[in-house]
Amino acid sequence: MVMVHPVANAKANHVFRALADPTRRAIFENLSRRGEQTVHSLTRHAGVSQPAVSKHLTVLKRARLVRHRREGRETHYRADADALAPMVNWLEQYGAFWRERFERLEGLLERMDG
Amino acid sequence: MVMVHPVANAKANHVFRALADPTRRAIFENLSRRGEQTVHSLTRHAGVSQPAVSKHLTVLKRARLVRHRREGRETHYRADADALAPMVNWLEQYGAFWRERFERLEGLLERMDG
DNA sequence: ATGAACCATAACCATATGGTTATGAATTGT
DNA sequence: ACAATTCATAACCATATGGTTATGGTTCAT
Repeated sequence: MVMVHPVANAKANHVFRALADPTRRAIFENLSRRGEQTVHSLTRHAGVSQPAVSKHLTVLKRARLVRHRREGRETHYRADADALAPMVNWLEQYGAFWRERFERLEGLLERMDG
Repeated sequence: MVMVHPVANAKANHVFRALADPTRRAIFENLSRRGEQTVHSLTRHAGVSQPAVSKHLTVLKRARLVRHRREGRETHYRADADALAPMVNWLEQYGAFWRERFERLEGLLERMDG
């Protein structure tokens, strides 16, 4: 059990900020549900212009929430759920009710596989 | 297992927005760790002015992340971790890696007390 | 070769955001 | 009664944010 000092955690900050915007969250949700997509495809469902989508993707990229892959003239983006870890860790620390539930299960697992 | 349409979830929106700011997150962390506190007490650890703290508390209040109780001239605030549920639910849906971990533990619990 | 498609960036704009100081209302202490 | 404490709100300000249109560089199709 690692104890994290409440001092500004840069990684967590990026993730929290990135997911604060509903349009950005929708883009991430889209990538999570329907898998890898081009900017063009994302734009069609985003409700905002292509440059806006590109900028949102840049923010998600800085938070490591998405990765990209160039293929010819199109860029394919995919969600990287592992980058949610800082947010999950934060909830583990400060979400008391939820933490209890989690730790109860955690302890149970440990007792199981010895 | 409830399926939530990705349409703007107002509750989740408030929670995500409220926790996006590091100062606000620090205030919530403070309340979670040290329990109920007055605005004055919170201000001493916040690094910003008292009015700034009050405004942050208003935002947290709208997200239901804190509750308050007037007692004479001071207002006592406390964290309400249950309000984190929308964020946890969102992670359950879109945090693939984490979801697996969670469901594995969830299933284990069911088999135990089943 | 030329035009269309795809994407990122630049330039710009309106509004939101997070901070400040000033102030006032209510409560407490002297 | 009067001064001090606590808190919220008002007024204000600088900057961040999220959107737009314009543009240019690649890549693909014809």
